[in-house]
Amino acid sequence: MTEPSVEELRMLLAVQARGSLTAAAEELGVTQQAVSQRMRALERRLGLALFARAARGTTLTAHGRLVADWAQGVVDQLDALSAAAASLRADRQAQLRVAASMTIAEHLMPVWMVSTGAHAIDARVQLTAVNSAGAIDAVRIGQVELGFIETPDVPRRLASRTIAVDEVVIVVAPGHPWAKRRRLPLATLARTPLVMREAGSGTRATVEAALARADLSLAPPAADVSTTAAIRALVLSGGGAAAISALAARDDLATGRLRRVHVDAPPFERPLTAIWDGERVLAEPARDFLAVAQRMGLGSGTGTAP
Amino acid sequence: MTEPSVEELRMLLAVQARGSLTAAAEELGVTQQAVSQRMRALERRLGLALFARAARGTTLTAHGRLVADWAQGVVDQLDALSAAAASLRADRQAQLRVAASMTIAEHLMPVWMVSTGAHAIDARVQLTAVNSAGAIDAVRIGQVELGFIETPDVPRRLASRTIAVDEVVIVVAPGHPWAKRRRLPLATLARTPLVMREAGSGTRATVEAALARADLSLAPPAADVSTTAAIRALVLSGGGAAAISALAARDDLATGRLRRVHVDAPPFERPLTAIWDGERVLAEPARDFLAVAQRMGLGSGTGTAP
DNA sequence: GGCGATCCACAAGCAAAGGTTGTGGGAGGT
DNA sequence: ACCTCCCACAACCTTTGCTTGTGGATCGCC
Repeated sequence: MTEPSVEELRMLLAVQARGSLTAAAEELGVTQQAVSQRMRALERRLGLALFARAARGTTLTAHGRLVADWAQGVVDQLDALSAAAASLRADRQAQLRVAASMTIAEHLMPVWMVSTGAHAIDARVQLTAVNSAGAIDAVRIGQVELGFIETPDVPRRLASRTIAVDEVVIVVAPGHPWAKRRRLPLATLARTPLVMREAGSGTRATVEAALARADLSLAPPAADVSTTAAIRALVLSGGGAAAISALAARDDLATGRLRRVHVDAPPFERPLTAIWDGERVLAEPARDFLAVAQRMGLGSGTGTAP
Repeated sequence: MTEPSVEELRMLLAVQARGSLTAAAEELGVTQQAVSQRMRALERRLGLALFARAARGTTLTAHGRLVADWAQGVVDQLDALSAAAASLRADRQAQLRVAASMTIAEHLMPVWMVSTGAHAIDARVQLTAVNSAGAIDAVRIGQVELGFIETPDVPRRLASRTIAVDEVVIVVAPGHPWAKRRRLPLATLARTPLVMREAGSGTRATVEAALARADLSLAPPAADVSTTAAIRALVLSGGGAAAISALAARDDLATGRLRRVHVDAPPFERPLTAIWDGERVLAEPARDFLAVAQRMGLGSGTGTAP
């Protein structure tokens, strides 16, 4: 059975919003017949009666409303991808250039971009994904107006504001022995090789700093990997425990693919900080964007607002 | 500019996982040329260089990895939709029939379905979405083996187990005056008409019960609406404040479309409870499914584990 | 340095999915 | 009973995406 396409999901949502196939067709800029055809095909594919068709219009059945709500999640994700990808594209003269560390670019920028789009901040944002050091440099040389870093050391000469506090969490596959433990001693963690991102990424530094505060040092990592997908694959295939950003783990924890291990120690926290050139006045688009970032922080999920 | 299709995103993920266009093509059951063509089209559409093509294979650029991680979110959502929709389809003799209240069916079943799929519980689940009373009846008459309800009254004769605690939250649009307030007095809430789901849905009962404990009663609702989309539309268009499940609000809070208002009172909580016929022994698939539900609870996001 | 293997890209042909125009039928409101 | 609005059926057509066939580049190995 083939899966529903995003166009079909968008059509479904349009029908729900407008209350008839004809109105939905108008909204989407196609003919009524096209909508009728496609929605019928969607029902056939899913094997569900989604629509209650009547002379006054078409409403959704209970099943239809369920599917529509799930569809909303899909299109929201896709819209976030589109918005974020657009901000990565450099072929357009942007009114605001931003350099963000990987974690922030990956997990927060999509949300921020959708938000700026929705609230019509009059700025086209151009995003560059770098590491924290790169973001600092980019701000220093004036290549970007705004930077976002995930290391605690706030460089001199640059103005900064902490946006949120990220947490590095320990995750394992559901079958892993640690998955059942309520609290893992810090010493046990210290002597266990972990899967984590490459050295530069700040994740390791955060864990090492936390261990150092308890006079412990970190075992050599089990693996240095450079992509979230690789970490996921490793951990899921029984590759042991991984230390990753709570932001990166969030979806996998929500869907049960990964389990969080609570370590018997203070949280491994690190600030997410916005930086800019303190000797210049921040332009309008930058100020607006900073406000959005500050307001939304990590979103509702994990972590702690400042 | 047209948006990327899910097929393209799946292809991108396959290339990332396998390390070459050729290998990805094999995995997807198409020719290498098809992948090459489509990925080139994807790059053109997004205006980004996603791939580093070499004689040894193709890896993703930094941009490519970012887009791939975002793409993972999209396909995960779509897979959840597919799995949940499959469980709604009744045309297949299911080994486990479940009746769930709307909130649970809408927000938790997709996650649970994906999880049972992944962990290969050998049960095809057939889901019926009803209200809490309907779920109780369905279990009583033996129409389903397992029910999930969101009301505190645990009926006699039925065995039950609390899966998680859901919370009803008050949300407003970002521009609403309440959005800025740190704590809203309960009395203010009580005399403000709220947007909420229709009477049967349990949401109103939960709020009313909480107010009753403070000797307050609820103002007549501003509107009774039956779909999440309608609530969202109302609130966003300045329609005031809404009372909805934290599960339903979660994504909108995360993306900043809605803002939560913290009420100066204990949380409006209600248990999410699994029920089954206490006089029968629970069959294997039902026990397994119950274990999944119990283990995952609300996922990582909102609410409190039992 | 030549040779084979591997991987990716270009080009032409083809099948299918999706959209359009044209038309018919049913249910409400007047 | 009529008009209006909305949805479905049918034939045609355009576009999209896949296939087969082929060429060119890079790496590893003798």
